[in-house]
Amino acid sequence: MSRDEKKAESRRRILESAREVFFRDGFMKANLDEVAEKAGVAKGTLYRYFESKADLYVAVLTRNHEIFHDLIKAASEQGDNAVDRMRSIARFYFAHWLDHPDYFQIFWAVDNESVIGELPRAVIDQISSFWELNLNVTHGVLEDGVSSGELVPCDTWEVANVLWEVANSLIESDNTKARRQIRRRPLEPLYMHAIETVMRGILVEPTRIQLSPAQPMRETRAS
Amino acid sequence: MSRDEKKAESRRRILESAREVFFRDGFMKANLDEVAEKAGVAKGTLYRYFESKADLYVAVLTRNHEIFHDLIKAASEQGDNAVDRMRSIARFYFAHWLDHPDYFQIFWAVDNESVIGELPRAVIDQISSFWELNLNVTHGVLEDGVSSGELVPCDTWEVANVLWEVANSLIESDNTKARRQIRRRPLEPLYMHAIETVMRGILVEPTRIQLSPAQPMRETRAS
Amino acid sequence: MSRDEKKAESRRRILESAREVFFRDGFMKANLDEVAEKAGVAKGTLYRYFESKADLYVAVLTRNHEIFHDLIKAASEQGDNAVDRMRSIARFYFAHWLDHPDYFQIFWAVDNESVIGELPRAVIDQISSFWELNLNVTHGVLEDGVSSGELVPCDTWEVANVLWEVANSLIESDNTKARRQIRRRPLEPLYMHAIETVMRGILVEPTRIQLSPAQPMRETRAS
Amino acid sequence: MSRDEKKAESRRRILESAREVFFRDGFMKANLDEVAEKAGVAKGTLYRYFESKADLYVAVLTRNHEIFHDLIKAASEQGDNAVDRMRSIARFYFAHWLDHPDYFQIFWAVDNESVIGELPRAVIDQISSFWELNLNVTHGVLEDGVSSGELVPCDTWEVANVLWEVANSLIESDNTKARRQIRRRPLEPLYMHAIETVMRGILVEPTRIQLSPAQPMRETRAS
DNA sequence: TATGAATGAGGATTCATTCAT
DNA sequence: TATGAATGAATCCTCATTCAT
Repeated sequence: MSRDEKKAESRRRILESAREVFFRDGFMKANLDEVAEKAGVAKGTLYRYFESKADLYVAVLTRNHEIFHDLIKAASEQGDNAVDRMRSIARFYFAHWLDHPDYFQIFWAVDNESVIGELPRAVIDQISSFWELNLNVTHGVLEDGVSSGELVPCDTWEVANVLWEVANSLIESDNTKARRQIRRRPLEPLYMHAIETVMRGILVEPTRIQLSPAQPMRETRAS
Repeated sequence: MSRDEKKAESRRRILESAREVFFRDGFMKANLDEVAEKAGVAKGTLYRYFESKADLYVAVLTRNHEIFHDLIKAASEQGDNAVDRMRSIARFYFAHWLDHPDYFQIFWAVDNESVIGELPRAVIDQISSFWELNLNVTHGVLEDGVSSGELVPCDTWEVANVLWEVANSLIESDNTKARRQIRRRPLEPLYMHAIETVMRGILVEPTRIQLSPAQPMRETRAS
Repeated sequence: MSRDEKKAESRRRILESAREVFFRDGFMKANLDEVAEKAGVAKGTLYRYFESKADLYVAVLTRNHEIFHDLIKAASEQGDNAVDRMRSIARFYFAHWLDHPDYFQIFWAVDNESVIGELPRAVIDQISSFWELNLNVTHGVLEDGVSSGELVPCDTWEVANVLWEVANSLIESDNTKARRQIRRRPLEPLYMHAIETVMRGILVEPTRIQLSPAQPMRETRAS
Repeated sequence: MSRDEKKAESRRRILESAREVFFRDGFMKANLDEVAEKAGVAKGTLYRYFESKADLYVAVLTRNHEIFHDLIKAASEQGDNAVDRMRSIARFYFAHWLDHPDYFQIFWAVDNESVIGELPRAVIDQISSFWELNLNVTHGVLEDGVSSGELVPCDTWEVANVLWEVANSLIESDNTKARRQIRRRPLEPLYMHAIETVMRGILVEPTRIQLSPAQPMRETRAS
């Protein structure tokens, strides 16, 4: 392996273990000793690749956002009408969460962590620009739907926001309850029906979407 | 002032300053030195009232939850039909947030903080029971609406969940953006329209609710 | 109950609970909150009776020493010759330990605790004077034995010291092992034979004392 | 100096200063700030070498026990008969105490300190195993003496215990008195005669050992 | 470039003692 | 006289960051 390859490999392994640890413990509680150990490098080496704990955190976040964006973009193009394209986005998003729950964990964490105040302005802007990119995708789908007469004229930015917030907060909430071992409703139907409900609210012909009937409270317990 | 009054006063002031500090810094970063100083008591005094940092945190959370619940309950009874009662809840909730934004901050914080893992089981159960109480109120309104034929038959627990998640996540998200000084859309219309959109999605006669037309992007900057 | 009686009662109860706590935890670790609680008085009340933690500790020690001395003195007078009188002392001492192990604990503790450096000179002198009083009793018995020709001429002060040290260290050592749950030999025969062995060493006619033969190692486990 | 040498040097210096401080103040009162300062390292450095205050304490104890055992073992092999070999052990033990009084201090301290309850079981077992090793040496000498007909048949384990306790408690007691500046008898003759007295008590021909006559009370004052 | 030993500021918690009621 | 709330110094331990090797 060449020197450059070795360096890239080290960087990759550091990011990988940082993701694990930040995911599990959050920014404040995460311990760089453990990150270094998991990555198989010395603690000092971390500082050759990242300027500080915050910098490393941001790098992890950035990588996640990039992965997300590409995925969402692709999903948004599958389907012949707004409702189907939105379902596609929702399904991909959900599937990705199932595969990589920790990506999401960190993804949200940044909103709540108290580090924020200490991150450089540029970093914050970068993070929020990622959010906006994703929002743009959803917005585009809605806008197309309104243009084609499938959706009622409405504030598509607002609805895009609502859809994002619903999706994220349902998953996040389920996540939290699982971690805390609190009883909770099965996530997948809850999540998909939430999207359907909102979409039904802006359809010109709401009857196109049949909402599911009341279900008995099938609870789920954390594994 | 009698001794007992002084004691109650001390406790109140400690809770008050703890709320401020936990709100601003989160559990991990919050510094008990500062809490004591703001409360005008000695550091050791904190430990006469609360067994530990975590215990103090829980006390703050509990107080907030109690306040919330009473408010929501009252609001849910104002209005003649499900849509109006839901609007009432939403409005009260929003108004309360305007008055006491820090209450909400902490309210949500518990979902993300890494303390959770270290809190005793009983405390976690207590906190989630508060959430369930609030959810029950919303669920009751929806159930009434379905019974009266105003709403389509649907899984009212799911919809109640969705409404809660939407409301909370919009406010929380706005909050976060404000703190980070990220440009954002005006919260109030976004928030109310989100509720309307979801309600419209389960109305037997969707046309009863007119969604707002597209708005130019009036941005807001954090004060 | 008169006011004076009440005061005496309080003092007694404080000393009692202090003894328990100091016994169990040692001076440094002992907690005056617990002492007050066990005594059924307020923490501040302790300071009406004793000037400081150290002062209270000394009061407990003093009371124990007094009790010991009276006992030893009486025991030393039972028996017709030096060997029997010494056996009597040893037996009483041992019996008293069985009844009041915590008295002994504190009794010895003062030799090892790190408080010493902080106790006032007068207090230290007082404590050591108690030891000397006890030593005097033993010495008196030996001196009588030498005078009567029962014991060989020897340095009776030295032998008295040795006897005391043997007795105390065997009991203390057993005590420690019990607390630590370390296997140990049965104390009583070990203790009595030790006294016999030393006495045999200064007898004019050593054959008067038959030493016990080797015993199988009957171990004892802490209860 | 290489990095490894420096590391060893740091460890050595920490142990050294820890010994001093633990000796002087006991476990509870000992202050790690001072240990670090005396060792010329930062406070945090202590924790690179030892996991906790207790761990450091145990390390000091362990090192002392090792040193003792090797010494005692060697001494027990010098001499042609049981009495002489026992004198050899006693003399070496005493000499070592003169050279390294603080080793002994800590050596005994562990029996009285209240830390014990908090030390892990394995550590306690290790510490007591050291005691047993030393006891074995003494026992071996006595057993040889009985076999050769030099000593009367007796419970050699008991006598070994007594000899150890006598030796230790005399030294410890002298130590304590010195620290407290209490007048005391010269230790060396007291100590050696105590051993002689006990040995005389188990000799087949007691007259082989002449006990010293009464001495005027030559007192010693702490330096 | 990588290492890992050293750093030292920072923070939670304890508890003997004081003093206003 | 008794109380018990308040105090705040004391201290163990953590961990992000630095820098000599």
